[in-house]
Amino acid sequence: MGLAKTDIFNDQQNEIALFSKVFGHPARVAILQHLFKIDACICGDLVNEIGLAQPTISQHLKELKLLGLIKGNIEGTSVCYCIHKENWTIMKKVMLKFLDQDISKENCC
Amino acid sequence: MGLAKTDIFNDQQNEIALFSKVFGHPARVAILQHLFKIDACICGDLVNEIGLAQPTISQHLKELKLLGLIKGNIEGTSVCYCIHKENWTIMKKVMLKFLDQDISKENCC
DNA sequence: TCTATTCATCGTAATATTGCAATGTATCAA
DNA sequence: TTGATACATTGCAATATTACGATGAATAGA
Repeated sequence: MGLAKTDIFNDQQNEIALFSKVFGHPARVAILQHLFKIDACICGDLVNEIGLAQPTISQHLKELKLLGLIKGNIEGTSVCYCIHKENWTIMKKVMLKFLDQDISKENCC
Repeated sequence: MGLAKTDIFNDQQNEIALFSKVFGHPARVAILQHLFKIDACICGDLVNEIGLAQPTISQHLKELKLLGLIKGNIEGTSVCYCIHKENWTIMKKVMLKFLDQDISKENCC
């Protein structure tokens, strides 16, 4: 099948899964970390920074943009990418709520 | 290819990707949320709780156990599952470091 | 022992993901 | 206009993921 049965889960669960899925590839993690490190729009460079071919990077950027985690502003022949800070904060809230669930101290098994 | 080139990324990036990947399916998110809600070992039940067939749930549980996020203790004919709290805390630290990167206030584009 | 129950594993079909060569599109500079 | 540059898109091959029926292994109770 290869197709997740999203209809039997609630919106929050599907949202967490969607965000997580995009972080589920080291190249996308590396791209985001680089954008954070620069903390500015970066034009080009990503292909040299990460060791993957240009179409591959372009595809990963597309997925990040689709989820709204990065912005891409066209500037002449190049495109400047940066973190979409508002959306990143929103995503963070969703993920933190999931990761930070209350755990009682005592172990059960 | 379908194969991520993990060798060109560092350990931290690959670790974040691995954890994220396991959260990248709503069924596994739902399983974890249920285990947190119960906050105890739960024997069986997960198949009824989540709306997927038994082999499918078993497969998802296997992946969660493989990453160390849950424990499975055999108890007679059934198996009791619960969150592996120590490992969850470790995972949380890794993910928080990634999600909580410092963002300057000013926008760049 | 026999049977029911619970869960894991195997095998398989359908679909998704990853990566890149080839190509397309848009802009700038000469 | 022409060529160069930067990036997106297309098409395809290799592999991964998801889901489940069928089956296997282990245990409890009759």
